Amino acid sequence: MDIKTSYIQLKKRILEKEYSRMNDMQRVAVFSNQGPLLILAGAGSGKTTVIVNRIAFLIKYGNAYNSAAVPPMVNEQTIAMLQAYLDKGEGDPEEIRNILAVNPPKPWNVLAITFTNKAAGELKNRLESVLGEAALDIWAGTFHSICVRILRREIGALGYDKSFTIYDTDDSVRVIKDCLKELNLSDKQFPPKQMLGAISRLKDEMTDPALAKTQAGGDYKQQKIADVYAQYTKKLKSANALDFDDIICCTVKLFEQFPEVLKAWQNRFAYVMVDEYQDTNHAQYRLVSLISASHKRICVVGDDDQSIYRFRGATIENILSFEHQFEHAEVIRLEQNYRSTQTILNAANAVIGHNTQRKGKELWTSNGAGEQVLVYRASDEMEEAAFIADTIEENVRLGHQYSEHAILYRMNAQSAQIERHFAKAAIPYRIIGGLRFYERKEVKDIIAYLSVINNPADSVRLKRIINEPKRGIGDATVAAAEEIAASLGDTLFQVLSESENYAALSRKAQPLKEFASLIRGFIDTAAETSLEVLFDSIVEETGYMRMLQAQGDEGLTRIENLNELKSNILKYVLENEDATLSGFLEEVSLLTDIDNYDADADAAVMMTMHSAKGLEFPFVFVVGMEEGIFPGMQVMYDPTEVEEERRLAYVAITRAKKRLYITNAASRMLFGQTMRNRPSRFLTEIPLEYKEETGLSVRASRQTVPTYTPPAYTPRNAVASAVSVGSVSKPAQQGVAYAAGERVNHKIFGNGMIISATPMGNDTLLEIAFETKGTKKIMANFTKLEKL
DNA sequence: TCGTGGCCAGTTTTT
DNA sequence: CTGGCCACGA
Repeated sequence: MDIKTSYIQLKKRILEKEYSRMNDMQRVAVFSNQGPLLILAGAGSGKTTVIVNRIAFLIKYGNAYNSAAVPPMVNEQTIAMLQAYLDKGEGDPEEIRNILAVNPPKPWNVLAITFTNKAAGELKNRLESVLGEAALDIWAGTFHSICVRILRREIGALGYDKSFTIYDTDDSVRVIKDCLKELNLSDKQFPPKQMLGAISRLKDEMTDPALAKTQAGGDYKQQKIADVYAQYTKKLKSANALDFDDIICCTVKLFEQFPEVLKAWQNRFAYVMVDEYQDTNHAQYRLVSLISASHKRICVVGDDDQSIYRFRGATIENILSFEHQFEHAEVIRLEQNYRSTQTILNAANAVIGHNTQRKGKELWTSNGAGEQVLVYRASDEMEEAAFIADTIEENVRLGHQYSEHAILYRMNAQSAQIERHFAKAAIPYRIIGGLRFYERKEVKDIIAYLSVINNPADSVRLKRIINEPKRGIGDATVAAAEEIAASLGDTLFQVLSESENYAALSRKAQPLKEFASLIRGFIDTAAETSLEVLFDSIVEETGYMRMLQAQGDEGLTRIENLNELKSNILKYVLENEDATLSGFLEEVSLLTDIDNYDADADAAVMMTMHSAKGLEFPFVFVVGMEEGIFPGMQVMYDPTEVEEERRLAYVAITRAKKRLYITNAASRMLFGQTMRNRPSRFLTEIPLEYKEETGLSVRASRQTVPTYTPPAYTPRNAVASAVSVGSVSKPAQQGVAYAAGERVNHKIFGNGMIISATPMGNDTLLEIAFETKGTKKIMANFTKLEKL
């Protein structure tokens, strides 16, 4: 064999050995980096590992694996050295790397795009642990953070100032409301949120207001949308602000209108990687294809079966037609699953198999079959909640943690009953989602103060706080001041400062001037002191803190939130040597979920199926599996939408590692109305052999399907019992009286003393101080308590 | 200008 | 059954 052939063979074997922990498909994905590549990564297939290793390999070895190039200095000695390295691990890895590497790019030539800050953070961490310092130079971030970084340098070309502000959805809605008023449109006929959605869609298609007007033709509504769009754009531009869509669209515009700018960034980002590609929208596709147009070294990772964000503009077509859009694209499927049991995967495969719009994938695992999917049909939502609570307690009794359990539902409103039941049964739980930290009113208010201090021209934020806390400045006054500002071409803040000069404002000149000088005082404070001192003087001097203190209980949680905000400011100051107000605001504007959830706390987790994407739990409850709930009423007859819902079901099912529980209720009270729902079609799509059905007889509601009913429950199934089947194992001690001071034993929490006993209806609310588990509130009839 | 009672609507979420 | 918004009265 000649030297060249042995070199190439040895090289491949060395690299294969270095990446031997990965499976064959994963390794192909890691080694391929010179052309368009689509990695279809099934749920739990080690996607992040592949991304991290692919980037690490790229930076270390370039195109070493697939290149046929042989360095000229390779001789018999080199071969011997490589052989020794392969067989015995002898030699310096760095030296070997230098020989094998083929055109490795610099870290700053690599761009890695994700969707969430969390994913970006995780990616950066893992890259750093593999590559060390070099990882810090890789541009890894969300679409938005990457585009902002580009725009901060280049946006001058589009006529914006580099110090632009970023408006979040709430700010945008306020602007829309203003536009509607100015255009004399009723917000009943044109709901601001819908308007914003329509504008968002137009931006996504890169349609500017003028084009939107033309396209509207004779359609009245579209005409008006185009008008609002034009007004909205004007307002944002004059405030030097970008909304979330603009961040992407302006970058695309920049690249399309200024080829030399595009060229510079194409050179810089010679390698592009996009995670969660199934969630991209059209504008994001344009962005990605522009950046990689010159070199075509683009790798996208995603799972068409997990595309669940159509409603916010994601288009599954991007991933489905990747091979058409990027010629000669390579496609790799990762189908080996490292998370779930084969039974769970069989159920998932069966359900998603009913979709037509998909690439096709079959997940498999070497984890073993595991237990059947447990399907429980309750008579109503209370019984459903009871089943979940009882099952969790049973699992905990068997030695599992509460935190190993997740409850997934279609909509947040479904959590209420379960929550109530958990509270009664003293099951520690945690709800993910709902209102996020930076969306809370008090936090947004203080952020608005900071924004105005940073940029007094930010009229949207100024209007938010001009009368918060109340200082006698009402809508009428603000409207008058705005009108003056518009006619003079001044900012609202300027007008406020000189309010005594304007007749229309004379009656309110006093409070207006006071407000203006309050802000000016803060601007001085900001220049002289640190951020946290500024924060303190804002909450004190505005009277915001006093306002909250006067609110009682509700104010208390708000004060806590402000304290949390302060600690975030402190954290920012500690982490950044050159901490500035504008720097902090920039970070905040693109950051939403501060806390998410810490897996440390031992509590069951409740969240929507959407929020669960990317997470995994040993025990998963998918609840409310009913026609009308999931799939929802509005989409039941729309095949495209049903496919989206089915993908959501697929996401939910594949979260489970050990055991999957699916529940539904024969009758359910939602929004004050009782409805009777048939079991979800997604449930019937799971073949009988993978599931075990318990609870209310399915026969009663669906005569066509013969069902297996576990013998133990048979008598109960004959009647629609109101008693929870699950709680049969747990006889309630009805009628036992408890008094403060008594000592009791709880199966899970151990020994404790009753602090208080409050009668509530037929039951008693007990507050018990446990020796090891702290103080808990428990309903007496819901728990097994033993008097000591 | 501010507080309150009635009325209506009511998926999913990141940036 | 909620909560958010609007109109009305003080």
